[in-house]
Amino acid sequence: MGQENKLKIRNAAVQVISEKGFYNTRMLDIAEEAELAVGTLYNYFKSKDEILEYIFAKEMERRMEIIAELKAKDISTKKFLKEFLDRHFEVLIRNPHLGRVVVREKDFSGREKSGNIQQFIETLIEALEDIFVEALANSEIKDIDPHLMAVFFFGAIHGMIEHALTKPDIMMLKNAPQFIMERIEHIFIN
Amino acid sequence: MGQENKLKIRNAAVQVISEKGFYNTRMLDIAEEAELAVGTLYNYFKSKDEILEYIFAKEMERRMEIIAELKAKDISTKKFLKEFLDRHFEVLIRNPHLGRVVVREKDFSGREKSGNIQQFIETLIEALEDIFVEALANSEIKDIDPHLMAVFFFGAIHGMIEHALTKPDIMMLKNAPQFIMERIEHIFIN
Amino acid sequence: MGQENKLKIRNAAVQVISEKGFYNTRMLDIAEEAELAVGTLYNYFKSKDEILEYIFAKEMERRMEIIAELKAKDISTKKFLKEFLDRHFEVLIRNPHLGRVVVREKDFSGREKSGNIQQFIETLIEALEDIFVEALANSEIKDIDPHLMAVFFFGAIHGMIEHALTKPDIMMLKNAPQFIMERIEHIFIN
Amino acid sequence: MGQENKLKIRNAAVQVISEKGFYNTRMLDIAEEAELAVGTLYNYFKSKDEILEYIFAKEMERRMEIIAELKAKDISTKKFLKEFLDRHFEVLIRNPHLGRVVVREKDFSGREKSGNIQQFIETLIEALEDIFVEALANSEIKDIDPHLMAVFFFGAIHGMIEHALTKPDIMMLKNAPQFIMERIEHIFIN
DNA sequence: TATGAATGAGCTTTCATTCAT
DNA sequence: CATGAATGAAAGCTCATTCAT
Repeated sequence: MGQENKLKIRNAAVQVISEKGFYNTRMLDIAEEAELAVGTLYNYFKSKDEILEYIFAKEMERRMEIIAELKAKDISTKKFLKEFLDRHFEVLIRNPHLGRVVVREKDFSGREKSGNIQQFIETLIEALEDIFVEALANSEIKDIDPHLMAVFFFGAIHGMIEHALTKPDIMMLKNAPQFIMERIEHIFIN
Repeated sequence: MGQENKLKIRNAAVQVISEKGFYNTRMLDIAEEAELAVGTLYNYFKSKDEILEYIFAKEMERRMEIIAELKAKDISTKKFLKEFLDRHFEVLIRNPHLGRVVVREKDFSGREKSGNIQQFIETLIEALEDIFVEALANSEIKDIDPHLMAVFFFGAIHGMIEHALTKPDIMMLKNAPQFIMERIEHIFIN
Repeated sequence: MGQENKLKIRNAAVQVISEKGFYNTRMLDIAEEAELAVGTLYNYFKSKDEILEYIFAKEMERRMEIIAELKAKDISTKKFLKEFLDRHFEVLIRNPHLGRVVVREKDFSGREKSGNIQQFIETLIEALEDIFVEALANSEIKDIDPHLMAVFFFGAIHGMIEHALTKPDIMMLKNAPQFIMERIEHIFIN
Repeated sequence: MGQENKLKIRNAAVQVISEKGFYNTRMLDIAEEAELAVGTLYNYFKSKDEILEYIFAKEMERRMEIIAELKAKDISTKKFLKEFLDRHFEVLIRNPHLGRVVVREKDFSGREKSGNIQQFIETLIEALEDIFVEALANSEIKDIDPHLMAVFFFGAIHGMIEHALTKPDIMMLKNAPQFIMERIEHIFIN
């Protein structure tokens, strides 16, 4: 089944890009890491850019699934946020390479097509904002601009991830969700 | 005076890199923006990488100056942070191109030499941490891990800057320091 | 029957090569046009070059058949030429794609193996020359160098075909044999 | 002066392309023949295609100059044609490589931009046609379709050139203009 | 010091060909 | 025989850097 190779390429790309950065990674590097020929990469992706796009698209998909899943649970906003943060960080602790790629290569501006990548950040921030808006409507949190709040917390989250993965400091990564939740709690009324 | 050209090159680089990203910017692009010949760039910088290094070094220097200046004033931690945030954002509002470069290209990993750039972030976080440590010693703030706190706020600050500059949303940029200060205040005892 | 596929491939190749040129045609293009898999092409042809060789070989064979047939008829040189021109053009009017390939790709110089293709032109010119030589022996035509004559008329014929197919100008293609015959008649004594 | 290199590249390209054909010629081949680096080629031409375009454009320009010059002389059509043929062939005898490129690569169909090359043929045929039209108006020649006539002679001319250069047969090349003129004369009234 | 043409290593991408199924 | 995924050599092109002027 061809999807097996697509997965191998994705994983190899994540590995190599996390180490050398997107622009210092050659298609040959990815191919060697994936134990495939260069040509094979092009049977699954139209271009080098598309590989990065795919990585982000996949991660966005996963996050949206988590969010949909949690929404279905109909839990409190506070619990919602805690769950999401836990799962978000859990993924990164298990795959720090992926984390590094996601936080570092998000500014990719390869010409005009970087749709998925810019959108990855946008969408997550909007999802966070939606949660705050709803919480605000339910008077669960203090009256603070939900958009600013979302951007603020998203920045803090990614900043902590990046910092922890750059050292690397697995301890900080473990403590981060708890720490962030405590900060968030300050905006909750009860 | 030769330093005039060095400044022109730096400004041109900031301008172009903020628009196209470091790796999509050619030396020729910078030269044209600076209205100089390509060869002239090499009279002031040893390499393309070094130009980016210089931009970050210069910004780091400026921030350290602000910090030194504020430390000399011997003001309260709260006031200190407010002043620093105000000045940090003021620079970026006046020069959004510079802001974009600083927040986007910080992950530059050109082989081994990215000393200055990684350090820019590190140093600022450490400076922030120092402030929290001192404030903690003076019982000005609640008992929270100062390192985590510094990373958290630094991430939030840069996240807001990046978001505001990407849209671009000058309004958010103006409101950000006030908003961040309010968040910080929640952790202050008095 | 396997020859059916060989025919399908030939026709597909003629179609695609006439549109994109030999070097801009990929094996995949031919395969898709033939509604076959790429691998299948290699069951009938050793290489891409060989497909072009085959097209030319087939056309040469057809022309030689026509010539043999006409020779058997034992008609006058003038009639011979007229018949040959009529049949030659008739094929091309019915299959302009084939015509385009034959007149355009004749200069194929893929390294050393282009035997058949160079020979296609050579052989036709020689055939034409033979006719003139014979006519000269029979004092049917004026005393003009038969080789120059053959090259001259062959060039004129192919030039008209190419021009008519490039536009395309089916009217010119129809008038061409008659026009060429009238020019040829000038060299006949009677 | 940079134009010197442009000339060196053109000549090298003519040399190599005439030997290997356009598609079998690599930029490196041209560079080596020109004793320049590959990169230098791109300082003078945007692409490989553009080099071929330039070769044709230059030749067209030369032919148009010859035509303009002869028109200024106000000579008879017969003399006009003779002069033009003589000069056209003279160029090719002096530079057979150029001749081979011009007659062989004229069908270049590199995507959509082959403007100059298609036009080279078109323009020359039209120029020839104009001469016949004028001669017809002056009753210098018999009443024959000038367009068909132009295409016919152009094909014959190029066919002879190609044949003579392919062998190569310098004798045929020398005799060709005289031979062609005699054919043309048969259509002249006096 | 300023210039910009020359350089060539290095990159992405293509595609004819192979071969296991 | 048919298939089409895998292969990797090969090509066009870019661009940081050099250096003669």
